[in-house]
Amino acid sequence: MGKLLDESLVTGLPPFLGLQRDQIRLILDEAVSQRHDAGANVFSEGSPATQFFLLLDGHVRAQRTTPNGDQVILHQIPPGEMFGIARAMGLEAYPATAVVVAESIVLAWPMRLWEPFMARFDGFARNTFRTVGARMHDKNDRIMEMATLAVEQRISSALLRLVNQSGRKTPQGIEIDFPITRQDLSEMSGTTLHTVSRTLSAWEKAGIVQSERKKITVLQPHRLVVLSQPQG
DNA sequence: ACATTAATTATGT
DNA sequence: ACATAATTAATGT
Repeated sequence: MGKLLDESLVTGLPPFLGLQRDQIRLILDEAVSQRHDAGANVFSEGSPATQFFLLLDGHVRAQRTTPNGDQVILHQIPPGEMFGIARAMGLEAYPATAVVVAESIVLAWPMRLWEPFMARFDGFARNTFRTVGARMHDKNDRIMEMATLAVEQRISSALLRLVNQSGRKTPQGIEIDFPITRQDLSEMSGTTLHTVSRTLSAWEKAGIVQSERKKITVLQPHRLVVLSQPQG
């Protein structure tokens, strides 16, 4: 691990678009790569934000635990995204826990490089604003959904978000390309795993989705879109 | 309209 | 065999 990172790992990724080759080289020379097994925490809620990260491969999610022990999934992180960027929000500690969902490869930088990177590499800075902006937009949508939509609409919205973010085309439809349980979906849509189970069963009978353990394939996305709307 | 409780079954190591 | 996931029905708010 560590030193021998190839530029090709990273050249196509948003944070590095518009950067010169030698700039990418400089950035990569400061990074260390880490492998994490599913179930591991890359960092934990409340601990000092000493590093920021780029997910190269696998899947990570940001989640928080409420005082009563309930978990809430705040954000899904697909490959190519930066995470643990607490400094971008002026925070000294990570606001959430980063849980590895599928075995992952990440690049990590010491947080002391955050300001220098932002100042020196405008592509990096632009992407950070874009990432933060996109997440804010996403959160706005979710607040609206939680406040106004019925459960079936929230579940379909959550599932559609995953399709757009982490969908992989298969012969039959679009599969969520990381392991996902009913419990997970319930934590994303503010309901219970039972309701998610019942809902998915109904959708499966209707031919909208197809699912196995920890795996969901959407066969007819357009019907989900209809279900995610208040009228349908 | 949805959560909770509980019992039952399926699936992966 | 054991733990984790998923289903299903009954009951509660």
